[in-house]
This record gives sequence, structure tokens and C-alpha cells, in this order.
Amino acid sequence: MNDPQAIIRQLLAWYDKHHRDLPWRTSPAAAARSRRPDPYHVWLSEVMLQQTTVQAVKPYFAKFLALWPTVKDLAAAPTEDVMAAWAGLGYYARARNLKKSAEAVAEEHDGVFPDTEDGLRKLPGIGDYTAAAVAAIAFDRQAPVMDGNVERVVSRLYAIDAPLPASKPAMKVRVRELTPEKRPGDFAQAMMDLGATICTPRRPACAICPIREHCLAFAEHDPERFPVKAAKKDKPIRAGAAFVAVNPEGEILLRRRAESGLLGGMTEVPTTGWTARENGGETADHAPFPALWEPCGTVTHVFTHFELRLSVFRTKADRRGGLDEWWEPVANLGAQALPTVMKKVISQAIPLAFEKHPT
DNA sequence: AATACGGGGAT
DNA sequence: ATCCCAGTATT
Repeated sequence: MNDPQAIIRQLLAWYDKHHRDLPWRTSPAAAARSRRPDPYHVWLSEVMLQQTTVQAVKPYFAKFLALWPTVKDLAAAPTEDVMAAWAGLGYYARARNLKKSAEAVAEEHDGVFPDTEDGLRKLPGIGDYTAAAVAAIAFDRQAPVMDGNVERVVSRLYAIDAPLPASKPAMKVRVRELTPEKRPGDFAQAMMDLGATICTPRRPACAICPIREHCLAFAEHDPERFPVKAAKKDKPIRAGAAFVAVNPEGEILLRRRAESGLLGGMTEVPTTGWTARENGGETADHAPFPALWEPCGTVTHVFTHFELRLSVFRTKADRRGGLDEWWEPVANLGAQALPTVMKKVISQAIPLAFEKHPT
């Protein structure tokens, strides 16, 4: 029971047999023949996978590699292009940091990624998890990889009663104990695969778990009790108005958001501030310019820490844009760095805006 | 230690 | 509705 060597051996054996084939992975067999995966691919995938599901990442990963096959290509790309390509994936600071890191690797390391945890950790957007993951997976370093999946697996394996996130350091100690000298990258991916496919948050498939004989939570017959988490706060509601202006040329008025903060550097239609109170009856009085503003419903969008309700208005009127505003052909909206909430708003005002042949 | 930061899939 | 996801940066 709880023999580290046995856990490692059984987990790696399971991984050899059941590992998932993902675009940024090389198979364990190929890795065994010293065919390491491309560090650029590993880094790109790991950043995209931060708080994001595999299914959501797959098409973005393919798009980025098609647009920018190497880290030097990405470093040379216009930031607006990177933001537009990232649009819809969320957590847009990741895209800004991705570009900064690519520039650092291209300029300071001649396009070669640092091959240690410490070296990787210095790049913007790379924290403890990603530094360890890239070091282990791409460079075969014995680095302790701990993400949400690993936290769940470890908390069950050792029946850790202390709540997250305070118990994180203690869990990291356990991960460090387990991480093997040989095949640390496969071990890390095995732990994450186990968490994603068997040791799931609800109804874990203990019956087919390769390490259940070592699991204290399984022995207690209540694995779902773990990981214990601190209570979370409730979500406030904010409200505002959004304005979709289309001129006679079939162009829509857009503007760029501030570089930092919520949806930083992304594109939006003009909106009022998003007040802290619920539905303040936002009206056309707050429009960016005087016109016949026609109400066309509301859009609700849930962010991590608040829920947003936007009243949408539209007009066919025209006006010159300000410094941070421009008129964009509706047919070209697909190439813009529009976050999902803005696509919802525009679709509300112009139902066919994102179709192949917009009206 | 707490908070800000997207979006979507599973239940 | 609720949870959670191959987390990081800032305060």
C-alpha cells in the first residue's frame, strides 16, 4: 500500500497501454527512442491548455501551427494577428504573454527554448505548472508537474483532508516524491490522463483504476469527497448597454479595449461602463453618438467573477470614428479579435453577421 | 492569501 | 444551476 515505486510502475504501464493520442504529443514508444516532442509545440499546447479543455484547444493549436510553424514565426507576427487568432479561447493575457515569450525566445535564445524549469519559469505566462510540464515533457527533466488533475489524484491517493488551495504545497511534496528520474514527462502525462479519464471529479471509475490498491480515498469508499476545497464566493451581476452602428457602406463601428484588464487588447463595439449593479435600465441615452438607436434585446455572458447583462442597441446612422475607433466591413468580422461576448452582441443586432454571406 | 482573468463542456 | 478545466499575474 502506498509504495511509490509500485505506483509509478503501474501508472506508467497503464499509460503505455491507454495514453491518448493528442496533436502535441509523441507516443511513449517514440519518446523511448529519444524522439522528444518539439518544445515549441509542447509550450504552445500547455499555455493553451491552462484552464482550458483539450477539445477547445485542438482547433486553436492547429491554427497557430499553420499560421506560425516555428517560434520565430510567432515572434515576427503582428500582435493584432495573434490576438485575432486567439479570439474565443479566453484569458487573453495568455495571448499577449505568448507573443512576448516568443520574442524573448527568438531574440535572446536564437529560437531555442530554455531546457530547465528555472529558465522556462522566467518567460511571461509560464508559471510553476507550465515550467515543470515543458521541462518534463519536452526535455525529460525530473520536474514536479501539478495541475488540477494531479491535485485531484494526489488528494485521493493520500486522502488529504486539508482544503485547497492551502493544501497545495503539501500536495506538491507528494508529487515531488512520486516523480521518477526516468520518464518524468510520461509520468506527468499519465497522472493528468488518469485525472481526466478515470479519477474524474464525479463518479470516478475506480473499478478500472491502475493504482486503486494504493488509494486511501478508495479504501475509505468515498473518493468524491476529495479534493476538499474552500467555499467559493457568489457571482455579482453587472449591466450595461452595447451599441452596434452600421453605416451605409455596410461597415460596423469597432474600437480597441485597453491593453490590460478584462478582455485586454481585444476588439469591441462601443459600450457603456459595466456597472456593479444589476440592470440599471441602460438606454440609448448613453450611446456613443446621437442617432435613432433601436433596442434589439439583451445578451447575457458569464465571466469568471461576474455575470454581465448587456442591452443591445443598433442604428444605421453614420459618424466619424474617434481615435480608437474604426469602421470595419461586416464581411470582415471573422478576422477581428472579437471575444465571445462581442460576437454575441453583434449577432443579436445583426443575426447573419458571422455567416458566409452577411447582409 | 485573495482576487482578476474566458469560455465551454459535463452533469 | 453548478462544477471544473494540463493556471498565471497582481495585489
